[in-house]
Amino acid sequence: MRDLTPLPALNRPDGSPVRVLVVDDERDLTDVLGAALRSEGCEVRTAADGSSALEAGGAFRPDAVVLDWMLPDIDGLAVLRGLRERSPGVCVLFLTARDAVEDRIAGITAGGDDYVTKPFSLEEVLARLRGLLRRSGMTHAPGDHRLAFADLVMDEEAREVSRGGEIVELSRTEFELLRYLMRNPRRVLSKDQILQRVWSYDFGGRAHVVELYVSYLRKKIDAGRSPLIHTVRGVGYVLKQDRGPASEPAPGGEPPCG
Amino acid sequence: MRDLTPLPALNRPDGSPVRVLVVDDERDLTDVLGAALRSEGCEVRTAADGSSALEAGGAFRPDAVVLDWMLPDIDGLAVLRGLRERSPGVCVLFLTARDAVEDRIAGITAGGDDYVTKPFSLEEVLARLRGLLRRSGMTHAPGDHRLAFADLVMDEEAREVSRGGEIVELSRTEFELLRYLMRNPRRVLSKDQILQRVWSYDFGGRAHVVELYVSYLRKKIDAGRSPLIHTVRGVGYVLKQDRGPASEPAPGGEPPCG
DNA sequence: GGTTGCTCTGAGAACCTTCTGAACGGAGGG
DNA sequence: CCCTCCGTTCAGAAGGTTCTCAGAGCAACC
Repeated sequence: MRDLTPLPALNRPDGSPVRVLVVDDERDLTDVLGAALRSEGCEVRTAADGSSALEAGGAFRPDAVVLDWMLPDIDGLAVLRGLRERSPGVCVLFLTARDAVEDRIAGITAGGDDYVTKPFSLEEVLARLRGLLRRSGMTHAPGDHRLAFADLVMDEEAREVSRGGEIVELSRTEFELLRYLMRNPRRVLSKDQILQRVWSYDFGGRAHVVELYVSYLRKKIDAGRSPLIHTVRGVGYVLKQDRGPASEPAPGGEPPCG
Repeated sequence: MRDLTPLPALNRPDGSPVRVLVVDDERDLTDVLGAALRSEGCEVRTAADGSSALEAGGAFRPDAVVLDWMLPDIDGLAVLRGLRERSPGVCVLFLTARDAVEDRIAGITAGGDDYVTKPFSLEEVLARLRGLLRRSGMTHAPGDHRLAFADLVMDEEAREVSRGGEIVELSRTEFELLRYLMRNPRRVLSKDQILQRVWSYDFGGRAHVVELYVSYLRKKIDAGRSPLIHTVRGVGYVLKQDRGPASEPAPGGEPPCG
């Protein structure tokens, strides 16, 4: 039987939860990241500095670590080494400021790890983490980096989207918005929800941007075709097919009765 | 024999009650919310301020918390953290004033929690809570976000309603009214009852609106078909099928493919 | 340095929703 | 049978939501 979460990519194939350690000195950030990961089915521990991260790395034995590069006590590189000693196969996703990037991180991540620059969106972190776990063979079978709904197909790795076989060019934000929609097909998502997932956590703007980007997306994806993105007035937006009863087994949707 | 409550979505699959802690400094509100939740089969505790909420969070061990963001003593965020420390997996539904949304709430809720702005309707709070518990895997098996009565089907997540396979477009209020009816099939609901559940608690209008919305609903759902919404003169409205004795064992209608 | 593309803001129009008031018609009691 | 009450429906005002356009600011790239 399928779980409610249409694509529980952060669980192992056998359903057991992936263990993630989140390390950052900003409490708000670890709170939000932790909650988001838990809602994806992960088991989560948080740590505010390098030494407690290392401690948790030993006791908690995480499968993946989300690690701020700038910690109050220990240098990021040292934390990384310490974690690797304790659990050699662990995936690491770095969080860094935009400017402090290229030089060092690039070298580190060559080994298969990845990084995200602050400020990031939740979707971005989750997507990278999914990618890491997938590549390390922790989670899913190959081919799982493709999302599909009706004749709409998204290749997350290639960042390629097509509708009815025809390639559609999307900007970064459009892509992330669509990915969020495609990960939650047939489920109404409020503008606030979308804003919090797809836009960076420091974005001060209003929900109006979401409307704007939905309109962009519609122009590229729904134009002249049977629409997939629907407005639910006063509530939000849904990705769903136009006709047919609610029970129709839409691809990417869930089977009508298990 | 089935219980009166046709769809005890706020019970666990095994029938044991979900434990909910309601925190608000307005006594009227906790009373009403508490009563509504109990009538849904929950075990309820209430608290009027942050410190007693934290206390209850430890002793009562709730599965979900309905938490006012503005409390007299402790900051909402601090209460949240305290609760999370005591029970990491607890679902939280925030109550907030409409304007106070932006700041922190949105960020917090990105993790999987949810919020409702005051003034809210009871149905809205209950629906969100059901959604939270469902997504956290606390309550039901997948596919439970669908209500059915006769050939009338409602998908709560997609906010889609169909009668006899034909999709019906409903406004927000129409949808909530129908949901309330569908959650209480074959049971007469008074106009006052409906008003208190479906409309916001500060709504000053009269029961005439209910009549109006019932007529809207009939036009969309019953038009030209065997009627499902029936008037009980001097009392209220019922959702029931035209024929068949009252003793027929069809409470809640049957699931489309159960 | 110029070009290009992306992101976001603001304003306006079009649309939908909600609710009020009033007219109409049937049910049921006397 | 008539009268009264209750319920239904219509029409319209008021308000809110969403879509779209145009343009400014910014960054990346040539």
